[in-house]
Amino acid sequence: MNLEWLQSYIVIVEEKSITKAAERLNISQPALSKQLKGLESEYNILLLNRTTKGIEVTKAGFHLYNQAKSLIQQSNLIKLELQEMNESHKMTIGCLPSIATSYLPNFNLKNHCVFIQNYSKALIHSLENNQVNISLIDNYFYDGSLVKKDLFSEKYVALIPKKYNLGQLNELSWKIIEEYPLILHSSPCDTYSKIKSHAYNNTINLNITKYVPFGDFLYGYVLSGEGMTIVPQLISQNLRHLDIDLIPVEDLELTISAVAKTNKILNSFLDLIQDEVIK
Amino acid sequence: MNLEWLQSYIVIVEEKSITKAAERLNISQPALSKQLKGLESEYNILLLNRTTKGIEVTKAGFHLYNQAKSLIQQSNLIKLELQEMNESHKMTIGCLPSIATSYLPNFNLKNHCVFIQNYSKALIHSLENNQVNISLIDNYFYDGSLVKKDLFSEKYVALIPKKYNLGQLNELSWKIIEEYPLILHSSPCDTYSKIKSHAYNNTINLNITKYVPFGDFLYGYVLSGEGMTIVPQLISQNLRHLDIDLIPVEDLELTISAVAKTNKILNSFLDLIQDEVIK
DNA sequence: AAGCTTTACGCGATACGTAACAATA
DNA sequence: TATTGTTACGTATCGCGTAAAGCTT
Repeated sequence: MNLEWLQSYIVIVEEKSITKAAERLNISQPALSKQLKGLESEYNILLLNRTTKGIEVTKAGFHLYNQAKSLIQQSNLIKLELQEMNESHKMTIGCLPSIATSYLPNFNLKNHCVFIQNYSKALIHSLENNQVNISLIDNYFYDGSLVKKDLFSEKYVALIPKKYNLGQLNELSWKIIEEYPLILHSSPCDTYSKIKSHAYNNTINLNITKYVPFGDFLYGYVLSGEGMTIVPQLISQNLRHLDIDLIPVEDLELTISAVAKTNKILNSFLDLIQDEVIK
Repeated sequence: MNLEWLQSYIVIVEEKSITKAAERLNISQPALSKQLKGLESEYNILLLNRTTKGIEVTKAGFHLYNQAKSLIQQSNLIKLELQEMNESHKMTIGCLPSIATSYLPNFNLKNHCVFIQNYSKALIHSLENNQVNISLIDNYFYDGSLVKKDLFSEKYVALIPKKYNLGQLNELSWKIIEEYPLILHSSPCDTYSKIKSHAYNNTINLNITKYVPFGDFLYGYVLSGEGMTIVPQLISQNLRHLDIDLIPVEDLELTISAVAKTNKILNSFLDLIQDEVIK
């Protein structure tokens, strides 16, 4: 039995589609289909009824889904516990891509693992599933069930084609943003959720012209002048060389917090980034 | 993660030897060594200290051993539960090799799985581990913690080289057995345990000249005249064509019992062999 | 035709077994 | 020298991705 197959199966059930699950898992759809077949022949029972518009979970399939989640969680816990027994006290840190590339490199974490996910809710989920010891999330998505310590706050920055001639502004108001085409990552995505929510709460009428999936080159669309986009400041730091204007956005902040299951784990992470700041 | 590797790891720890574990698992010793290396690199921690006279479990290794047992058990349980959800109510039946070849073929069990192990204690263990729903064991090894139903009893039969000229006897007394060389399977083995125990309790001095591992051709040694051996009557039925004498042994009986965790499972097995007797 | 899954097939990685090697008592 | 574990290497199987082919709506 292969635990990766069970993990894949869980994703299939949650996405209600083999195709979508394959995308999320970054494997081809036929490969995933065969994993599923493998599970069904392993257990000698039909798990999912395939329809032309996705899949339908059978009774046995639902049972396996629940049991598999528990099994995977237990397996992840074993791994984490063994890591903790390692003399290096290695931790697995879950974080957003931007944190991994722009913030974590400030610290010496070579004895630890970094686990990247695209949005905060997934990071909290990974913590609950014992896939990671600690997660660095956008405080906005914190739900109170874990211990937390805020690390830093920052503004969002708009990436704007030069041709819009907004480069001289110190801050971009939502009034102006309303007037230009806006390109966002497609959901689920922290920035997407926060912008949508902010617009809704302040009756701002956004002119969203394009949704770009993760991994696509969002900035390319901005460079080509198709519209502006909004990203956390941390990300914009690496984009200074691009021929676009970077302007902070009014009234929209981001606080990155470390969350964990216990204060002990949280503190050992805080010690880590306290002690090991490079400069 | 591969659950088979964890299962192998459990066997290594229990056998305290990679070589012995490889024999029990029927894979080559280097292959098992590599599985172990795979686990250690998966968890990035040393599990076993290798010495020239076996292995020595580290702290982390002991922790993994306990956790792995629980994980494997949970995984087996999932499999059994899914089997039960199958419309055929497929069961997995654990039994001794002799039962699988001589008794079970009397019933139509094609919708069920048969899981063969070499001795009753292992079968009870598999039941506790959820590897099987029901086990057919030698009643002698029943420890009272499971529900049980006796199925049949039989005598043991000695396989004797013709040259000993004992073919005319109706029953072989232990007095006579003492006088001849005896060949047994090496421990662990039900027959071995029972004969040793019977000899000890009745102050019989056996002249055991050879131990043959499972899988070796015990009967070959008898045919060549090196000594006699003793097997359950069920096994001896398939040996009538051999040029040896088959004589029942005095004072030694065997009762095969079905054991299960619950009466429900036990009864569904009993129904099965009630209904489906071929003749 | 569009959207989903399955089948076919070639390729690379993985895992096995055999054989040779190393280490220790 | 016997016992135990490791390394090396050839081979077979497994699992992936690409491409093409069913199925329903």
